[in-house]
Amino acid sequence: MKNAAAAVKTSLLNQSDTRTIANFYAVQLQFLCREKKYASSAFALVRSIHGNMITSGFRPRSHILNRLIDIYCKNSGLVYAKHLFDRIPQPDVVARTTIIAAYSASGYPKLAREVFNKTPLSIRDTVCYNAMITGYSHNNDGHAAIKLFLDMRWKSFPPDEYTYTSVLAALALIADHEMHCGQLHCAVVKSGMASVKCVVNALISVYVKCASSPIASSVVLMDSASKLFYEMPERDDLSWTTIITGYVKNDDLDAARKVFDGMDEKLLVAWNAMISGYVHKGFIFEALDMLRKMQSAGLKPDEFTCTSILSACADAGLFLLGKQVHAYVRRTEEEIHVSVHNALITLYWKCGRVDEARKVFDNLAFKDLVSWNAVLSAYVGAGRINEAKLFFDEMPEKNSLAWTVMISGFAQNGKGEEALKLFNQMRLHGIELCDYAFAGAITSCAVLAALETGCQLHAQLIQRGFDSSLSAGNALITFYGRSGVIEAARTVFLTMPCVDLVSWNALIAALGQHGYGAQAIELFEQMLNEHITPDRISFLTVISACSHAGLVERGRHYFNIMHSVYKINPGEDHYARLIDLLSRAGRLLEAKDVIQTMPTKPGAPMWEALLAGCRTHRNVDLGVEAAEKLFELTPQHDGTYILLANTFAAAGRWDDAAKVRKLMRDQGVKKEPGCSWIKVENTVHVFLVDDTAHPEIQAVYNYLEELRLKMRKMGYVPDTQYVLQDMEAEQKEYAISTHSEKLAVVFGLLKLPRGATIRVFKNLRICGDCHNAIKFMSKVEAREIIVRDGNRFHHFRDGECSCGNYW
DNA sequence: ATAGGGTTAG
Repeated sequence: MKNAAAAVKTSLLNQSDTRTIANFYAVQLQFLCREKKYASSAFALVRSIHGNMITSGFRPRSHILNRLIDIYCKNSGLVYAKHLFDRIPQPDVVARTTIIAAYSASGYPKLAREVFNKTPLSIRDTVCYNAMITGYSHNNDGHAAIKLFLDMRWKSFPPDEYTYTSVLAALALIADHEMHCGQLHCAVVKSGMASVKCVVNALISVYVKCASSPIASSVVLMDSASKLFYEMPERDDLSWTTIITGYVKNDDLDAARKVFDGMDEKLLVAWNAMISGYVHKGFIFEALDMLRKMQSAGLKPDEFTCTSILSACADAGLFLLGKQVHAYVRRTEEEIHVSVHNALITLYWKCGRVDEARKVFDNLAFKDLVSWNAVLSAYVGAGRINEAKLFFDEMPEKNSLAWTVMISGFAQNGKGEEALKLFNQMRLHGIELCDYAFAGAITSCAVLAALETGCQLHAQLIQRGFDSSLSAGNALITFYGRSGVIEAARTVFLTMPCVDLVSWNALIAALGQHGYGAQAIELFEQMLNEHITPDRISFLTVISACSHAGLVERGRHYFNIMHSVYKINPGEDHYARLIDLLSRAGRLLEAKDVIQTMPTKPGAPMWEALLAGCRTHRNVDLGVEAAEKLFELTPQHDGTYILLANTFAAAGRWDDAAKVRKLMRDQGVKKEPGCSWIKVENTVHVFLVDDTAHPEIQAVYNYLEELRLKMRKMGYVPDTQYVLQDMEAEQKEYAISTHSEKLAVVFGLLKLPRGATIRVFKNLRICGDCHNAIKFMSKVEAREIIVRDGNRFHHFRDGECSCGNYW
């Protein structure tokens, strides 16, 4: 680029002879044409040359004009190119072809098509058809490309090797079966093009493309591809790199490496393909090793190499190495490519330096969509959701990825309603919905437990053919799990064409939340048998599953092998789950022992787990100890006061319970009011304790009274230990009879059709008496009742609960 | 003037 700039400058200075001005311009533009790289200075240069033409009154003839248009197109000056083109009274076929290619490459297939259609048949040629066929391919419209190919043959324009290459690329967009590959192969042989190198290259890349389809047999197809490759009479650079990248894309790095090692003169492109392959697989060490070898071979890392390495550093947290790459690219004479800057932004925020990432962005002379999206992800990744929204609103152009990041950002930060609102706006704006966007929206439904909305989205997903999407499938598993439909979660998992670690983790978590500990463990073991390596999330979920099901030894076992076998250091969250596991089971001293011996200072979640165990197992002394720690760590947290007061009340120490309540008042801490809700005919009905606000509350109380008589006959005894204040026995019984979860369930019994499952949600943990009462209700009414409390799911059926009275 | 390989945002 710098050479081109110098050449342009000298020729601008020397233009004294008006007769040769045209030649000067031609020379200048030729220099720019050779620069294939996308650089911000190239745009400035075209502007200055163009400006010079205008001020000097030079009227360019068509070949110079065409070249000017071409350079504008290639250097982010599409608007200027369009302006120039539109003012040509009768553009020749070269100008038309240039602008068709540019419109297609910039994602304006409609404009390209318009120019093509207005091109008279008399001036059309094969090149012009080729450009339009490629244009369709670039915009993912394989069918239109093939239709145009047929049209071209019908009108007797002779296809050339460019045509075949383009048509094969178009077919690769549509073909996803092994059958199609064979047919294409035959067609190429019949066309007599089977000996043309670039056509065979294109055919190989069709095989590669088909091999990565989830329903194809990748090994067989890659074998065919490699056979084609080895049987070629002579291979060019592209042949080598196509087969190498083919193996890389199909996750067979060993095969790729074998071909790569067989290359006499290893191209930079091939090195880059290997490096990015290793990075994607998480083999950071191998990637860095390749980088070293490449440099020993005398090749300099270019922007592709640097972006891959930077991305590896970002994922592995190798901040210092990343900084070294940054220093390296700064030392080189070349202008830093925007993609390197983008990878740097990602490096900074993934290493926890969000503000520095923003600074890199602010200092960029040239930003593209990816730069904006990288910063947006930075805010979302750091949970700075408000800043993310402000930034999102500022974005000059938003593609579907930006919308998706924002939607899932809201969802992941518990803002389900905002997320769904944004998803609807995305629809209204006519932005193409991809599977990731659906995944974000479905995650919001999981947050909101919006069963109907989520089901509708699932249906639309199938309609659009996204049902094989990994991200959407994973979101669905979590959604169905959190909405209480565990069977559907399992079905999604089983019908997904391919699953990843996230899918396994999601289903294990869902089973755990529903209390199916044995099944969760079985699934986890099955995953290990399939040689899938668990991550820290897997252990978090499987230990919780053990905790919910009371499988203490199992849980301990998993905690132990996490480090001894899988070399994962347990984090605070893992310790919290372990303590929860022990405390729930009443092994309070062991739990306390873990707290005292853990390597870091125990935080609030550990003490809270212990305190909850003390409340359940009525250990007042230890409970007080845990509560005191919590008062220091999180003095404003209401749960501590409630649990401690509960612990005293359960032991009959009403005075102490009262003291805790007073302390809570004095500290200005408010109890989060318990509320339960149920959806009936598209309306969400919310109930508070002792509710008087709901319009049909009287009917609910009446029916509850009726039920209580029946339940008593079957042996139900109200358990008044869950009342916090001391009062007369009768009052106590009344106090617990009006808990919100009971009211919501009874409302469901009254309103929902016979046989329909009742799904109630509660913000806090379900109360012990309610748990018992709902068991009786499920028997008396012969109904399946599902309650999701703040913690997990309870499936009540025929007088029993799936949690086995253990929660 | 048209095809074809390697990079970055989820």
